Amino acid sequence: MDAKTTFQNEKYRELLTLCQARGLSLTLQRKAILAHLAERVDHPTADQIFDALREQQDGLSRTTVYRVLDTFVHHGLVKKIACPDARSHFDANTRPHAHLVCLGCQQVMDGHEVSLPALAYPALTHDGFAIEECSIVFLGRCARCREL
Amino acid sequence: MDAKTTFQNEKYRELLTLCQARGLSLTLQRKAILAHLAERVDHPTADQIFDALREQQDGLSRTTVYRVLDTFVHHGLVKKIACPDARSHFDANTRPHAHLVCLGCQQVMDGHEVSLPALAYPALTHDGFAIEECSIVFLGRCARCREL
DNA sequence: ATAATTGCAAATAGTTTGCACCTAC
DNA sequence: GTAGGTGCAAACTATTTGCAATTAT
Repeated sequence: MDAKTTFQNEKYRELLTLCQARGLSLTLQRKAILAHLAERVDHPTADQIFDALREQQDGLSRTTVYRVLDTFVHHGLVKKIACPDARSHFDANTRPHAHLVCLGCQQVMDGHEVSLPALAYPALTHDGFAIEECSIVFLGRCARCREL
Repeated sequence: MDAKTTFQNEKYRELLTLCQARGLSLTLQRKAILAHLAERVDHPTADQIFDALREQQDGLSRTTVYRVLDTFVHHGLVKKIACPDARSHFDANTRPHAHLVCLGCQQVMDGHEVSLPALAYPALTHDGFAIEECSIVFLGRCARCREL
């Protein structure tokens, strides 16, 4: 078992623990989705998750994938990412970080090299807008798409 | 005529000029949409623009609004904003600036008070991703929605 | 046992497309 | 006159909902 696999197992266990802590039943479907999110380095859409799991998890329904992800987002296990491709992408890393979105293949990756700035912003703007969260997305083209 | 109206006229004329410079025909529909975008302070969706214009612009079709906006985006007159509400919002201000998105009413506004940081990011990451653009969005609740 | 969760089918929301007609230049 | 633009209807994609059957605790 290499370092990466170990990390994925840790991430998966962490998610399972969070799930139970929130009183959510650990169904086969939920475990499969959490395991899948823990092992992916990109941030898939609901449909991409469904397509990846439908083989190994026979009888899995698309509806369930959407519903499970929604539940996870509401309980803070997973974050929904807004993208220009109009499909929601999901990220099991809930710590604030920037994303790279490829305009060619629509893939969403983590922006490890992008230093998150000390953004100067007020908690409440003068017109009464209360800021809760900040999303930083870099749009561009991934290596593969640049070659085409 | 007050200062605001003057500014809107300027913005509208600027957009008309850009339109012509790109060789785009100045149809009634395109002019109506540009004028509407120039006078709005928020960033509406295609449907919101359609609803606002269908009365004054009789016979206007929703399809045309979508198609015209798409053309404008391709020619760089207007920017498409990705939002958590899964609908595209449009902004006639193409200079880089942050947005405030209300999680209550889904309205998108300019983040005038948010100082855009000197983001430390490479033009090309080590894994070959070429960054073209940066989107900074603050999620929260507007004054109206906080009262409810 | 029972409350939560799932799968199916059908509905909905946002957006796009094919094609015949129309209009800006 | 003609290339480009528009409107209609229909298609399409992503997502949600109602409800009966199933499963985790």
